[in-house]
Amino acid sequence: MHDRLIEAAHAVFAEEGFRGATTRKIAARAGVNEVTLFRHFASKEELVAAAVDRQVEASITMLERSPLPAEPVDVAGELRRFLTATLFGFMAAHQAVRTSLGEWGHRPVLDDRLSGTSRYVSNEVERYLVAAQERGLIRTDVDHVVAAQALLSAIFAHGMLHQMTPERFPLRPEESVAMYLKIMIEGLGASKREGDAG
Amino acid sequence: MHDRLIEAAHAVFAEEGFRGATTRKIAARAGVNEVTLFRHFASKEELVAAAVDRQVEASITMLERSPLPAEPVDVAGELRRFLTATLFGFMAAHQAVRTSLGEWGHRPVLDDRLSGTSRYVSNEVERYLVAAQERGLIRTDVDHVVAAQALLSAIFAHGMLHQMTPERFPLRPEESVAMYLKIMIEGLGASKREGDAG
DNA sequence: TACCGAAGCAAGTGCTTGCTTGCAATGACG
DNA sequence: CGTCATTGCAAGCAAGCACTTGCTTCGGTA
Repeated sequence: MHDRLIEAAHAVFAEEGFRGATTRKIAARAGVNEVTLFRHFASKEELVAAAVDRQVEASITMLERSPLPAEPVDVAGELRRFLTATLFGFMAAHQAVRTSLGEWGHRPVLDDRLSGTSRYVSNEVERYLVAAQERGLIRTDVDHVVAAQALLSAIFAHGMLHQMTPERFPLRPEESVAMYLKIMIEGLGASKREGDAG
Repeated sequence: MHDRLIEAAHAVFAEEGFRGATTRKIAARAGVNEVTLFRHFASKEELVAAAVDRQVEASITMLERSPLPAEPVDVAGELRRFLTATLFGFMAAHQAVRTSLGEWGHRPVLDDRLSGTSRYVSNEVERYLVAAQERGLIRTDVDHVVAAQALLSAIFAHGMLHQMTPERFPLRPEESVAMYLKIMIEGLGASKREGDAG
């Protein structure tokens, strides 16, 4: 029951936001009487907070299964695997992510929880880029925070927008990640590069 | 009065979303009696739609002042100017953008209007990149839609997130744009590149 | 002065919201 | 069999919501 309510709360919150996630809708989705909801959670806010917590934990657990290595070796390959997993996570939760962004700042209790996944991902990528710079695998005259931001922006935007404007995302997710990485590792410039056709 | 209401509606909608933007709040923000609101607009939805329209028109007008040229010459410089203007626009409207994303799909009447600005920006960059490819200024083995997406993702994410997690955005906006462009035009890779220190 | 459109004000309608209360039904466990 | 915790159900409460109605007030124009 507890779990059914949390899952229902997460689903409805993702679709409709905090205000739109009425206790009646959540109870109905859980197949439970509305009163039962209040017997398990003191308030709607407490229930939604629990739902967000559960979701963040789940997605971080998921990401930890394809982690970035402590010592970078194959930068392109390792980033590709990690960012692909991240993208799939984002795409699965795109509605929840968009809703959360729209609600960020409204309910301070939720703000910290909501940013949990993105904090984890950013930290991982930043740490990895620093290690790659120390090993001389990537250029050192670009701040690692900015570089991480550039990489993750593409994943983030793709995950959030692919359903809203599919025509802007012609490739499959894995292909997209590969292309974003190609752009950001090799660069878009055509001039003075070996192995170019043009 | 009409204008005051539209401005108030936009402000409240950006802060609180459609559900949160109550007619009482909008009227109060406009310094007007609630009844007056309904004398000017048949419904709350009509008012918010008008407010969104006005906002989209304004931001496109703004962007048209620093357009991407029809014929690319200095790709880095021209993109930098355009994307900087775009970023400032995004940053100014970051709350409205986040709210709109969260609400996208809820009120079909608003969906098309809401995506107006991003549609304009994407089209511009895609057109420009095609022209740059035709002129041999950038590599041709990367799809222009994907490349445009990569470039705009950084701007988009920066504009949306800079206030939520400022520690991830250590540079000033213009500097950030320059760095994102440096990464995406030159690449992050350290190997086999002339002019590198490392 | 007479008039008219735009605005304010007070009140209210019907609906939804989060949350509560009281009581009956169920089922597991001693 | 008795007990006790869990759930359902019916009803309701106070507050907030979009929107309406009826009437007054006021400034500009004829």
